[in-house]
Amino acid sequence: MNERLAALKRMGFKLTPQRMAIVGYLEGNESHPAAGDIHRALLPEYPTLSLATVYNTLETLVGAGLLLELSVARDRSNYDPDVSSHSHACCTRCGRIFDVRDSAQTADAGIEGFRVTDVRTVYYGICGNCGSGH
Amino acid sequence: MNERLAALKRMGFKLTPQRMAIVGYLEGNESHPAAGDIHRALLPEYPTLSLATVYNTLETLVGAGLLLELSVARDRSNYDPDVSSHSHACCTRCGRIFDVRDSAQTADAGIEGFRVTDVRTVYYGICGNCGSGH
DNA sequence: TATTACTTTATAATCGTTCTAAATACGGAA
DNA sequence: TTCCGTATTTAGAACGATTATAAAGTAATA
Repeated sequence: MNERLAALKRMGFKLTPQRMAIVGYLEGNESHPAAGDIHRALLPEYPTLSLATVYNTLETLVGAGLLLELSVARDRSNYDPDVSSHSHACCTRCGRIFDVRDSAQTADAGIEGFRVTDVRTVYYGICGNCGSGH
Repeated sequence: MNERLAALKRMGFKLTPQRMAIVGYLEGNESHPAAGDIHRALLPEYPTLSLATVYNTLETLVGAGLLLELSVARDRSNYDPDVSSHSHACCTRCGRIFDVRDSAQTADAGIEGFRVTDVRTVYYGICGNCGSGH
């Protein structure tokens, strides 16, 4: 069984078909989908899958530390099944999000009393696809 | 006259009372307000100020390079009149956003063909106020 | 002061996300 | 197996931030 599903089960969550489908869709997915993308992708095979279920499952996975929620786009959350430490690059023209493997970051904001739990860096710019051609 | 207003005028924008009020509110403001905060703050003095005008003005200022739009919170944009290079720390408990003066970042995402225009780093964690006494 | 293009306004529309209450079904126990 | 309790799913409504619309208003120039 999938490692993420095993972890969910271990934590006492029920393995419903919807959860298995969503986890399966995320597994190895490097497209950084938003909730709507996941729902749209699974709807053909699961016609009654509710958007609320997608949101619930994503929240469960994030809470379990099995999924990252990204605040990269202005208007929606994107999700990344790769929970290892890395950054992201976002094309401001097409909106695509790329993984960036960079060196570890300082975990100190230099603010008195502020305890850092997570550091997120985003490189905004124009991707190769959008930039070529002028 | 305020430097930001002068810049707006220089670019051919009209100096309306609404724009002057919004720019005035932002001047030196380190609270990183959202559009609704700005609207709420100015409403007593400008009872007919429309939320749409706030959004329009913020868009104008961002486009003119006189204001930064932050994607720090999950559900809204926050604005920072300090357009110099710096980062932000966000308390995941109270939502407050702090300025972080850190060293310059690499402007290279290491992705073939990706031209970086902006690098944004956010430190998430618990601020001194929320963490004391946990 | 007259003109005109730019702005503002109120309101509706849109979109992502969250909430609700009822129906459903997983998974342990009998 | 079947039963049961409870976690989960569902459809739809509700919500909040943002954007679009179209009419009314006004800054800036001549």
